[in-house]
Amino acid sequence: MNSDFTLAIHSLTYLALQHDRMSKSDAIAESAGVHAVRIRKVLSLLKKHGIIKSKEGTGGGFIFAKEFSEVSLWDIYTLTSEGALQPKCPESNEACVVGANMHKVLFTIFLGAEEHLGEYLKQYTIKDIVDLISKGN
Amino acid sequence: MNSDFTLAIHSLTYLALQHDRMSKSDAIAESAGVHAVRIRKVLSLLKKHGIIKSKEGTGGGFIFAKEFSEVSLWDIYTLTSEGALQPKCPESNEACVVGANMHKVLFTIFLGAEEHLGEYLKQYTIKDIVDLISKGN
DNA sequence: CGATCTGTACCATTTACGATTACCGTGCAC
DNA sequence: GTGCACGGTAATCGTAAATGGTACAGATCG
Repeated sequence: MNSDFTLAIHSLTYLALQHDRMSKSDAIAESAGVHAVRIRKVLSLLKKHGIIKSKEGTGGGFIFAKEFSEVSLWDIYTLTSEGALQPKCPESNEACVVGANMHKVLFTIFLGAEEHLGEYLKQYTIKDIVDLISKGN
Repeated sequence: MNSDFTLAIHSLTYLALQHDRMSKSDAIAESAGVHAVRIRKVLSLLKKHGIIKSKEGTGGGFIFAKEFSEVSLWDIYTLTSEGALQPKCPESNEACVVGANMHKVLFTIFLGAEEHLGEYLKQYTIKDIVDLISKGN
């Protein structure tokens, strides 16, 4: 799976622990071990969906816009990685019974799989992650 | 997800429909739209785990070694793609509370997710796939 | 032996990902 | 206003992973 998901979770957890002030992309980037531009890209997406707010200029940065317990891992997954479960099929031979229908069959099955995964990921919110991090587990 | 999974399912379905004779990697490759060598690589893995048999030389090829209903998609997933769900984390900053613990937390959560996915994929066997393909859905 | 297959090692090519740079627009301080 | 400190975004480049493809050894059969 894409690491955008990881970065988003990481950033949100960071913001949650700094909930009373703005955090700069530089600081988050240093914590996550990636370049600040990537953090801005990912967080820009989260901002578009109202999960966080941002402010430009001196004293600016990112800050949470919701309750931590309102944002689930599934929310983040759909924003950053939807469809990632879907296996890539090379274009198979339409002249063959197997080739002609395989794609459709697998697509349907994995649509169900992603839905199933959703039910699992909905159990976890950013608040849960923060608690786990704080406990050191 | 890895396309090895797709190729394995495709090949097995092909073999299932040709259950009374050996199939050459060339024929399967043509159906799947990939190079024959890749088919051999993937099928060589399935052979090692006793799902199919192979035979070299004239008149050789691949053939199913089990009942179609005994092989589930989860079996194939574990062979070809185990761990694929696990999101890649860049090495984050150990000096930061978030960075130091994020990996462990996410790892645990996704271990659960893969287990959850397993329960879903176990529902489907190669026989089911064959049936769906035959119905054209 | 010679034809036909799988089994693999190996290299070439393509693709995906991420790092990095560069530059713009915005907001604050003075 | 000017200058600095931010996020927003596009463009470029390097690199690793996925895939395509070649070559050849080993097995099997007639």
